[in-house]
Amino acid sequence: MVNGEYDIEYFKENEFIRKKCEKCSSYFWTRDKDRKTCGDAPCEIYSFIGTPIFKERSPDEIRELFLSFFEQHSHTRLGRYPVVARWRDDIYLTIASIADFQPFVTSGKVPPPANPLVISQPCIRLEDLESIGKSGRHLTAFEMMGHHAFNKRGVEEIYWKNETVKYCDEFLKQVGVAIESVTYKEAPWVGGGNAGPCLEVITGGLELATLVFMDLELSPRGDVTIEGQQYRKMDTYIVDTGYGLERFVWASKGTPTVYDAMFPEVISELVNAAGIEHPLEKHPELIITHASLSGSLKRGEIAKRLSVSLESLTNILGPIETIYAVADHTKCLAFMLADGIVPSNAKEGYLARLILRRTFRMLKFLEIETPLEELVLMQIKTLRNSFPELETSVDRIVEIVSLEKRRYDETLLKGERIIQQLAKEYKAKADRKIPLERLINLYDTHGLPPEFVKDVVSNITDLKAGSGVNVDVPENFYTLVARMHSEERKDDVEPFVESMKEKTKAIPATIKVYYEEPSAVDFEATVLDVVDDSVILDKTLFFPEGGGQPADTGFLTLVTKGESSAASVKVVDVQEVEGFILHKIENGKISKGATVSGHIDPTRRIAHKKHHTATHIVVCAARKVLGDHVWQAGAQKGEKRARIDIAHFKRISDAERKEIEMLANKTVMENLEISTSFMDRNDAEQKYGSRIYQGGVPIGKKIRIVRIGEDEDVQACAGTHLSKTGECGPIKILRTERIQDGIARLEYAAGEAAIEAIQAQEELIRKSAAVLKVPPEQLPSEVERFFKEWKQLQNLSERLRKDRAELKLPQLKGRTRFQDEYADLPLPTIKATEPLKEGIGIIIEAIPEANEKELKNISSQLERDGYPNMLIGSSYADSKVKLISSVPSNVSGVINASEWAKPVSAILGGRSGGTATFAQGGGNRMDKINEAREAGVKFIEKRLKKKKK
RNA sequence: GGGCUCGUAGAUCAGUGGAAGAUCGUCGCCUUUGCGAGGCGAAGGCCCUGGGUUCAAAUCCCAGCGAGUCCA
Repeated sequence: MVNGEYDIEYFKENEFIRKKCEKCSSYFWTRDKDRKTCGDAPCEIYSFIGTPIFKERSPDEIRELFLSFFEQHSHTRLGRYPVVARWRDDIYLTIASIADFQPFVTSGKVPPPANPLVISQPCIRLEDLESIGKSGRHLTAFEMMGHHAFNKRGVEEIYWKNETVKYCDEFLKQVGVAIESVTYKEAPWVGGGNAGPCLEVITGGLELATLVFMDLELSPRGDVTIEGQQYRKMDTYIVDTGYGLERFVWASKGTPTVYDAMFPEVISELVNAAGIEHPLEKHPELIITHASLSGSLKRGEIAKRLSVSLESLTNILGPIETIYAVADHTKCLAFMLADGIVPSNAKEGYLARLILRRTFRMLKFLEIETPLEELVLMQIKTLRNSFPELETSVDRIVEIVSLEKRRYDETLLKGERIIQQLAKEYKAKADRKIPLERLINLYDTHGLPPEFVKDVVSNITDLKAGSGVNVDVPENFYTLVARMHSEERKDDVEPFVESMKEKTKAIPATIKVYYEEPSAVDFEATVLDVVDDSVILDKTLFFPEGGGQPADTGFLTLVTKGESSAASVKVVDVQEVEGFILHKIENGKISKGATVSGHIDPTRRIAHKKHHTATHIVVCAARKVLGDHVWQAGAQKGEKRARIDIAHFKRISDAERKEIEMLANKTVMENLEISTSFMDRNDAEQKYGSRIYQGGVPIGKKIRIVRIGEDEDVQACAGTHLSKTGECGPIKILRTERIQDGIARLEYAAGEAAIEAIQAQEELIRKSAAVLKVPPEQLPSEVERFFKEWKQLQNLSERLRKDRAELKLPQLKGRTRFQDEYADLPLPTIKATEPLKEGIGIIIEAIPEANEKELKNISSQLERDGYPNMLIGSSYADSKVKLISSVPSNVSGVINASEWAKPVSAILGGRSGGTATFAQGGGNRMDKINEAREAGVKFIEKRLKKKKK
């Protein structure tokens, strides 16, 4: 970091001294001449536990204090953003207040909604999941209060370090912090490709705020080195502050943990439900000492100081720590679910499920029977003053949580069976230990945590005492799992975009005429540049692929003076890169500077328009039918059909599908106005909220807003649309599908394509009905009858074949060969109960039109009666020959069924296999059946002769 | 977005290329005053769908549909 970064005017004016911490060697600023350490944990212990730093205040009071303080200092107050970061494609959750303004505001592409601004942003971080409840200060859901100033060198410079520190100092004073005790610790900040100097604001051992001065960005040519990476100064430099709301509340109450300060009601409820006593009441001095030291020492060391064993300390703390974690998680879930996350096995939904399942596990550990949804509701009640919006989704939250509980129970039940099976398997093995590899596999593929496996295995009672199977769970189990997965990652860079940037520096962005003249199909333009086989024009009607809408196709025709029959080239693809529209052409060349006339395929365009508008209508209908959490997770439009993926926690039922279809068509019939306009991004966000980003987040200050009716549906959308919903024509939902847990897909057709789809479906029914010779309305019952009868006939045919086999037996027994030789065979043993019967010989016969089952049946009965036999069946239907040979075990030493079948199958053009007593084979040479039979006879002849000698 | 696992009787699952199985449940008969339990027997399978490989596929390969799970 560059020297002098922290030489801040305000520090000098107020006689701050820069010192080096005796313990951690980091530099810090203080008013206190005698201070020796930076004041942060672990260099200092929490001094506020039991003795609050300032007057007790509720979360609401702290929040209001902060927001109004900065409002008074000319900041604009902003409402919170959702905890699910829909406007970001790099993170799922809002992890900091600055995340609200990334990437477009921080990069300077979009002006901030206000400047400077102040916000209290609920955030969710899941990185320190393991520490939640244990550390006393970690939370998954917390509020980051921040004031931000976005500066642009030479353009708009609001304020920088000096004012930021001043504001901080003043705010702390106002809250009632003893200002001499505050230290400002220098702590360079790095994150997400940016960096900058940073001050941590600490008092009483607790970090209350972080003041980040973001002015560096990652750059290979940068001249600043931080942690081995090169950074350079940005044109924009940003004040990014984070004041921990919960930290202030905690400091004001002086409770042992931040959880006690934030969730007293929920915790006491949980303590009661678990039937335990809060250890604060049972062991007050122990808890308070532990809490004070928890920021600075490891648990083992604390135990030593308290002169108790680590084990008993852990036993005392274990239950309450779990309760803390549950209290935290319920708040996290309240925000996640209320803001519309649907639990799933992928994306942000997975994070919600992760928290849900952790909480279920913890509740089970605590033996708390209260359903989780009730706890979440309780949490929402405590939050409703500050966040009334949470209450609007309680019904959905209750449904989702109880549904998830059911799913979780099912997974565990299934898991238990798998584990028991596994235990049985390993019981038989030598070392009776389930290897790590299997444990990882169980977790990975079945979601069974190793602790659970251990639990189940040790609870198996039917294993004899002492013969149990061992399960060793390594400490770093989850790290091992994570490592296994991290190797699969891959990086994708877009060198194409970079090179485009270089090439197009000199030319202006393409004018998008398709917005101004939505129904035009012909235009004239000048070729500004040609990149590879793509043409850049000064203006165009060609709509580029985007937002799930495919590109227009058509022609570009060279306009040569005085000539009308000029050459045309096909436009096969259109893409937009950084504001330039690239027309990919085929079969021809166009050179820079030429004038061309363009013509787009109107049928294709109109079909796209219909499907695109239909998409908005369907999403809107789906939201009305299924709930407000419905969020577009992807879309694809085409000429014949379109589809959207939406977040929803259940499969869409037939009834729901019909309702959505009906509602969508009603919207069409109402023939609502569709208006499109470019709006200031911030205005649009303020007016409509982040729901406008259903189809993704566009770049730029102005965004195109598409509205249906009186704000029936409002979306930021760059696609081409109809002007009235009626033009859409009928909308037919073709099918619904659950593409993954938590995401449902709707496929539909609009306009002519819908009619075609309906006709195609009609055709299917008509054809099917014609085959059965029934009217369509009788189709279901008729098909059912046919299927039933078919099953009955199948059974009947099976029985008949068995009967036929019985009948065949005497006939075949009358056609034995080699009786004499057979009788002469020096057979080793024949079962005493079954003496060699008279007239027994070898049977080699072809049975036309006998299938495999039948042959096997006959053959096995002959074998049972002592006849070595070979039967050759054939089927004219698929012109294949099947061969079965069975030999009683007492003669199989002489006549090996498998060897016998081999040459015969070879003649039939196939191969065979089997055992000495039973073999099967076959081929496709039906014409050689007789020859094959002769070969079978010859084989026996040879065998018997050989044996006689 | 990527990985892994699984689709077989009403349920839970065996079956890794040569004849579709077990346990529970269902039904019938026997036993019992009745219930419970027991004994004997039976019914119940497009082995998810469609292609492919093979003489032969529940089994191997490919695609699809459905379910589950882990990671980013």
